[in-house]
Amino acid sequence: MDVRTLCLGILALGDASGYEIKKMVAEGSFSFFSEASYGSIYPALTKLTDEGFVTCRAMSQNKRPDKKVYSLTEKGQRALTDQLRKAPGPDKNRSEFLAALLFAEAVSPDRVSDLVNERIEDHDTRIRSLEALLADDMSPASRFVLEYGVAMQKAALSYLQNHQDDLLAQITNSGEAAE
Amino acid sequence: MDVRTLCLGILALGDASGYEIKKMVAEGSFSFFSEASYGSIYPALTKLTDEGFVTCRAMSQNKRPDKKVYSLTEKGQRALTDQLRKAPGPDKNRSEFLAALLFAEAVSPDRVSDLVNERIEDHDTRIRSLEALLADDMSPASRFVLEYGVAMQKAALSYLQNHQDDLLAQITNSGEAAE
DNA sequence: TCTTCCATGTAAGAGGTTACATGATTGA
DNA sequence: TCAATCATGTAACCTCTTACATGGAAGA
Repeated sequence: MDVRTLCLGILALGDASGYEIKKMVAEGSFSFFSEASYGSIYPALTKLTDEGFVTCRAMSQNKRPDKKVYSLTEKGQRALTDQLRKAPGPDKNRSEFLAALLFAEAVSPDRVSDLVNERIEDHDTRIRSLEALLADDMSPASRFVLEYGVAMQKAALSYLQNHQDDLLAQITNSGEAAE
Repeated sequence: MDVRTLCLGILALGDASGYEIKKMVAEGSFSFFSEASYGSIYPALTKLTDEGFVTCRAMSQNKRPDKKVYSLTEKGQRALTDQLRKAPGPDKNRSEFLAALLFAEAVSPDRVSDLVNERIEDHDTRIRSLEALLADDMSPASRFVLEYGVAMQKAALSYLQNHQDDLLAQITNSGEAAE
């Protein structure tokens, strides 16, 4: 999903500024399945405005810099609906951790144990921060997505906890057997 | 993880040609946590050769085009080990499905049910294809990673199965309440 | 006083993908 | 006969990130 569509979709949930969109993808329910930087969001919003998919109004604020609040137009809604009619592309799960595990086995097997332990810590932290985002006033889909995220983190955590001893024992064995 | 490091790591598991590397990331155990196209793999291998991280020998084959088989050099191994010493970056889970769910709620709630059902089918298919890759002669880490993938797919599947009714009921309700 | 938050934007560059070009062989 | 598999490579293009520029207000 490109940044254009991401902006369109977020604006379908409510008006927002570029800064707010960035915060949503960096910290909100969006954070664990999407990403975008200012350097892509601001230009995307400008272009979407030029093309008539969104409108922009300036809001001067008390003791704060001015904001540009964007709203979806009807044309923008149609474009988004068209996008959603298509089947979503497959998930892209890029994991340096899993790659590192595979490679470490070949080149520095001692590292494997550390990698797994650090990863278990990570999951603990992430589960807590996702659960902290759960609020009473969320939309059903937001809650569903967040809880999906929590479920995934917990599944990964428990897989690692239940299989790490096995993995380490096997790596140690095959290491010794090869000598 | 950039394509350079990916190539270095795969070559640490054994010699391979560019074509074989591509197949591994597209179909093998790597497929669900990494990706790369020929257009990035071939130039990366050329550059790695120029820089002395890998060596290349041409292999003529019977009734098949020639192959260029790459091997990791000592320098390449050191570079890879250095990379692995660093903590792996966080996973990047980009999901058009989850985004579509959130956006569909706002703009075309009828689509939500279809999205979830199609997704459940997808998981079924993917679980079977991952399990088909499990073989007896895999290295411990390869097996661990593949089974991790299966565990994740199963967790996602069962989350969707257990919560879809809930989600649909809530969306229908809030839709009616708003009218 | 220093850092963080608010807020918007640009330019350069990194890092990829897609489409093309080529061509023999094998299986349906 | 037609598609798929094996096999390597290039060039154009696209998208996004990083780093920079600016500056006031609030909190520690």
